[in-house]
Amino acid sequence: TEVGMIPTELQQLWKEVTSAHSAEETTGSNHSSLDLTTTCVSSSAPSKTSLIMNPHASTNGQLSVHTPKRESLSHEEHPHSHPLYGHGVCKWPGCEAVCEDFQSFLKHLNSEHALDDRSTAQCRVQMQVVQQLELQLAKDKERLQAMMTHLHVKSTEPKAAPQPLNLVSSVTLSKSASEASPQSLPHTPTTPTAPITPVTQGPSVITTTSMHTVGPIRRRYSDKYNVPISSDIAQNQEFYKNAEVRPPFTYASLIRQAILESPEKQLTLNEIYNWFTRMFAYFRRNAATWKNAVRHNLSLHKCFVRVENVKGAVWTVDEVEFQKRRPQKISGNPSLIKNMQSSHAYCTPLNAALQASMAENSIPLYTTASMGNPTLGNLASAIREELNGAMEHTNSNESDSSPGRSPMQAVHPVHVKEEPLDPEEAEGPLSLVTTANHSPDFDHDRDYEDEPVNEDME
DNA sequence: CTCGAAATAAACATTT
DNA sequence: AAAATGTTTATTTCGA
Repeated sequence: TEVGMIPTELQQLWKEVTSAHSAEETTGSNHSSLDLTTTCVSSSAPSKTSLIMNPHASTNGQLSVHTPKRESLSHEEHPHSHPLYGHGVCKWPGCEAVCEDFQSFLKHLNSEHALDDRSTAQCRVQMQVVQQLELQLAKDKERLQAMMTHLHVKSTEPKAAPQPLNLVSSVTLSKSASEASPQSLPHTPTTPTAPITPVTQGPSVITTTSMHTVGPIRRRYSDKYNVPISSDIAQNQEFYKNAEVRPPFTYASLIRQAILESPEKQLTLNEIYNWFTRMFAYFRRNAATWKNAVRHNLSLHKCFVRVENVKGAVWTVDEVEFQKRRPQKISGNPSLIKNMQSSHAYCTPLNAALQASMAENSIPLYTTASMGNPTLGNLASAIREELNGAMEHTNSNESDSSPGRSPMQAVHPVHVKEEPLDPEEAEGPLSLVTTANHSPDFDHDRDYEDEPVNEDME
């Protein structure tokens, strides 16, 4: 199997990464996505990112923010500032193992995150996470620029720009960024650069979804290109919430999740719609399409039961029925797991598989973020387990079908009260800031109506 | 290549 | 009457 060759492949990746780096530094090239990363990460520093409000320069994310040079050349010189180590814990995505001192951290790093299939996969995932974020950031910056232009703000006004910029970037990247490409740069394997992934030109990966056919396109979770990623559950939530990436779940799974997350385990059609738009940026477009799909799924699958209610009807889930059809189809997600081991997409689907399996098991896919993060540790380990399991018996059909497992209700009384909202408002990027800042106090149901797809050509 | 699952479309029925 | 909800059927795509 190709799994075996991963390590080699990884090294190759490093190679590409490094070379890309040098290339960029010498040519001062632009569209290098790395630029962005670096930039945002360091933007918090007082130094300064002269945000050029140049109408031309914007289109592609290459904000001319340039940090003069990459000083801090490596953690080697600063033994205690390893990018993957901070606040006494391992910053490896999804890890968070506690390491009292740097030594134990190194030990941990070498034992837990050695060059193996899993680490490789996680690494790729991280790369893609960064890419996605970069794209998102680029978009938002453009948007900001347009806003400022519109409001006649002087381009070079360092004041106005930095503010929102930092806000956004810090919020967005806070997690992944710090894990991915910390201040120290070069030869840090983690620093992603050029598209190392299957796809060739950088944005392409993302482009697939955000550029052309925005909104629901005929591609399912198996999609090898716009697969999302992130090895951290909490991170996923934010990720899907803000990136127009199709979630790796079927409509049925999503609907079920929406319903199960509700306090009463039941939702009206409209509430389901709202959940979709609230949780996934991807479903803020082409509403007619996916809503139709939702309705279609509701009445097609026996697992969804309509219950007449005083005021209309609500939908509920028949777990038995749901689990029933799981076996043949995704018992342990054979398909996804398969992917993971077969194609170059390797790690991405893996993550998808992980999530899918978790989702199908009632594990609140997204709770950590909305509720502090008490269970983060557990989840992290859970993830690792899942990962290991998936990797090992890549097919054992032990279908853990333990239906009612982990009640987990109380996630957050999604109290959805039909509140008329302004379609205009609430656009992706903004919600990003919002959701991140104003905690669990959920934004009521935003009604991201499908504004005629335009947003593309960016 | 065939087959089934899932996505997407769309016609049509029913309820609000 | 219009919009929202539900049902169904058909077609397409993709992975097994």
